[in-house]
Amino acid sequence: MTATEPPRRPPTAQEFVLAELRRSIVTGELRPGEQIRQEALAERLGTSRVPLREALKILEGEGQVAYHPHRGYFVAELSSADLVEVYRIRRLLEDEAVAAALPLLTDEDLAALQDAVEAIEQADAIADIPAMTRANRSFHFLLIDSVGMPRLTRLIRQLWDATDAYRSMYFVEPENREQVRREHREILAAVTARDLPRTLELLHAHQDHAVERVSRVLGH
Amino acid sequence: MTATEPPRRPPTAQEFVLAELRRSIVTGELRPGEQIRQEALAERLGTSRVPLREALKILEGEGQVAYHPHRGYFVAELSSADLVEVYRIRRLLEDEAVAAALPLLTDEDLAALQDAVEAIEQADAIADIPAMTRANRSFHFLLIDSVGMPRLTRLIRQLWDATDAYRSMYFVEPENREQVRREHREILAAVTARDLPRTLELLHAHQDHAVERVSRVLGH
DNA sequence: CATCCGGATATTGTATCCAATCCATGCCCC
DNA sequence: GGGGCATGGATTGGATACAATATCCGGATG
Repeated sequence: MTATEPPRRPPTAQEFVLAELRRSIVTGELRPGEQIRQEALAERLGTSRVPLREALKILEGEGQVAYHPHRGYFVAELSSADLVEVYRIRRLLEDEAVAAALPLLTDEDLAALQDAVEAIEQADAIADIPAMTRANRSFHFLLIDSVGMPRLTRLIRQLWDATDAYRSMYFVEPENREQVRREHREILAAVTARDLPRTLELLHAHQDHAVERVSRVLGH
Repeated sequence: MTATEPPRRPPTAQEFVLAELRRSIVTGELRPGEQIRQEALAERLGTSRVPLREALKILEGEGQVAYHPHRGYFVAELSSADLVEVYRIRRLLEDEAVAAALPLLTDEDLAALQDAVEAIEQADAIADIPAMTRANRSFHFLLIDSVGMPRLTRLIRQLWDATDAYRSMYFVEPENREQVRREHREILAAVTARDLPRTLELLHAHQDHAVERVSRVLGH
């Protein structure tokens, strides 16, 4: 779980809108570079523009959307250079997080990781891209959540969000899913053995492959 | 300068409000933990609540304020553990940025750093805390801006923002200002010599001292 | 033929009003 | 006297109406 306490309260309109926006961006329903038409989108979501705008402001603060005053909000777009930068920063932060987390993982954590790997394989089997994206995230965040550094986790999450749309794109191809699936099994083995150097080595290869694949997507 | 192009257009109300909020948080005018009363604050700023709320949403996305639905916004508060975490992440990111930037610094950059150091000393001389805070930031960001990694710079800026209020507090004491002033001179010398190990060593010491001082402030 | 200048139109930005929720106070009941 | 509950006031959340700004297009002008 990602440090969100379960709100027993009915969600506010703006919470709903924010979740919906995130989903739309991740799935590529709202495409990178696309302008967000407030009135049309608000109507489609069944609210007024006010909650929509406030949700957009959060995403602006997180860098998920670009804002041009008096012109509007645009889904953030990644250049190749941006992509390389995102992964470079991710490596810095995730290495630290994993190194700190590895000795702290409990048996329950390992079991949860095992479950996540199986979820990935199931999603792969039925070619359910969104489920695959979710399970993939879930695996990697389980790995680092236990370190108890909420800000670090938050930053890493922001970086993931920035590339999720592209990740969804390459999950479409079965051979990419197959590779991701295999790599997670290997990472899990290294983690279970508490072998930090090996874990990092595998994670780095995992990331490098992701950069390659996304680069291909970016180059059409 | 932190990559903000000069907007030739009259600022919108919400841009003004956002800048004002940031300033108030940095200077401690709005104190950590304090609830932000929207109506009163909006009136004081001469706008309606709408631009204020949108500005608050950005700060929420950046983690500068905490939001509790139906209860309000509160200026973010740092525990000792948070403080240590922030500096730990900063070190990761800034080391990378400085290492990448050091070989790229131009003579103009070095001159600008020189100017920043002098601005720090002037601010110290007349005990102008906000100016000192600004000059301090300016020095450190000049050091990393030239690396041309906008996302990295952005993340580092967020981390700085999180602790600016506390930094302002310890700048009140002359001996702290004196130490900061001296350390910047030393860092500048190492940077000018393009001596990366020495630069990092000095920066680490600089950060460690900051953690110590802020910890004292936190412990009242 | 290219360029510059309005003005119409679409879209965003802000103010105001009302509804929903929370919190404190005081009452009643146990 | 203490704890639960209703009620009033304060505060936030959301909808609507209006103002400000940008964009697009047609026409005048060099």
